[in-house]
Amino acid sequence: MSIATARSTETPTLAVSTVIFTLRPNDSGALQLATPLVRRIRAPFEGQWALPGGPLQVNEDLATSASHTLRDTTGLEPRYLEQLYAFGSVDRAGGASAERVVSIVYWALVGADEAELAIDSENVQWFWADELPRLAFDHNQIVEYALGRLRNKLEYSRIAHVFLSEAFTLAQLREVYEAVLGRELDPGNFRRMVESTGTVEETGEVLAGTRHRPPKLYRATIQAGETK
Amino acid sequence: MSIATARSTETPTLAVSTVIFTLRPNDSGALQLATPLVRRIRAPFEGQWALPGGPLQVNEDLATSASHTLRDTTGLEPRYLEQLYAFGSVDRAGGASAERVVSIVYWALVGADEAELAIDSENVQWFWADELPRLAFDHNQIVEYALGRLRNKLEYSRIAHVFLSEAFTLAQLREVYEAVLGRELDPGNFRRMVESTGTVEETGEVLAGTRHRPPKLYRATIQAGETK
DNA sequence: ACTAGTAAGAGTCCGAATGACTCTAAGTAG
DNA sequence: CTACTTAGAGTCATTCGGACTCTTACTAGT
Repeated sequence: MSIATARSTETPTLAVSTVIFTLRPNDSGALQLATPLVRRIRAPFEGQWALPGGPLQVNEDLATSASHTLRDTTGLEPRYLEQLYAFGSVDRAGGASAERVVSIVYWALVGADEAELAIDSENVQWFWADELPRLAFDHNQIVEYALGRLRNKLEYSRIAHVFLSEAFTLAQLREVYEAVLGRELDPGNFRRMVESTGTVEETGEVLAGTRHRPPKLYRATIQAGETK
Repeated sequence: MSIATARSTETPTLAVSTVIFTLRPNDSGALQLATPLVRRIRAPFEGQWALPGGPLQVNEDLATSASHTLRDTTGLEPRYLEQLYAFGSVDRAGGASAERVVSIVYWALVGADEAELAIDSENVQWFWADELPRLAFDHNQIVEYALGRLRNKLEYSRIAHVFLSEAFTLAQLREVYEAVLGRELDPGNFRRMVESTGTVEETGEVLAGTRHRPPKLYRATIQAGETK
């Protein structure tokens, strides 16, 4: 029983885009979530900021296509990449002539160190995740959705360390949690939680150069791979 | 612009399919998860069982397209529908000539009563979710993934009642949990959990016809809507 | 009509997890 | 040498969930 006969089967454009988060210190020195956006160079929404992305490439997995496009447009190579959602509503605010676009959106995390290396040009810029301008399409909602997933994932999975470098102190790891969750955490309870879950192990080193008791350095224990 | 003619390789077919679960009593009378499958009538995987689905229709939201196709192929109109994942790997086991397909997969729940009304023909049949045959594409893995999501969602969200009719006893609700989670639950603790979360309210009626103390009937309190 | 059996429904006990808090140790800046 | 700061260990109270007991309200069978 072929139902689709009467209907038009015009194939919609398939795009893959990515919400990327990193943590960088703001003016007051506290860590804050930042995300890179690219300026659109063609209609619709020409000139407005949008999530980095592009059309799905042939012979590329969805995830591969996401990271591929990401590298081309922003220079970033995220350590963590996970599919977020597929958006494909027809009533986008692109006007009557807007072509149908189905976007498969990923979300990614990059370390602050890698974020420094990325392109920061006229058409690619970093924004604070909670102070975004009005974005193209429904990208504002998509970023909000991704933020929720990040906060949620932080609590049951252990991904905070991807924001940090190889070795870190528990205070630094706690700063990451505080920045993402948006609230302060008790240092003692945080230590207890981290140590009980066995997600980090001591490197044996301590961090020198502080003006107080030197804290131990930790590294993340090897975790299972990602994507899907 | 019609892309399909010029560069058909760059525009993969976009399909929307759905994993549907319901609960029905098995031979020993216990509730068990069942899912409807349709037999493929064309290559690739002709003759094999697969998830119900079809090409994305123009001018239809993804979710609308999912429930639309579902009604056409199986006669089911699920009470709960949520996007699961977008699958689009290129190395499907379809042979060298397999066309590129990107599937946006939803998962849905239907009540046992509605499931009865659905088509159950030569080419549409119900299977126990844990005893599936070898399915087309990577649909076996997709069902497994959906099962995990269902179990997970049951614990933090309150969706168990969509399997039941309007009024139900706590024992019936507990049976749903037990069937989905695959383990027995303590009746007392289950009652405490349900009553503390305020997801149900008494109807004032009791269920007659039991051969013991008649249990109270409950209904689900109004919850927030779904999809996305 | 009485007894045995069954499940509803209320309640107790205990251990694990978590938030709030205190206290000591180990370093640096002056 | 002193004052200050944070690391890191530890305490206390509350909450939550699993395992369990006990009573109550009904039906089936003699």
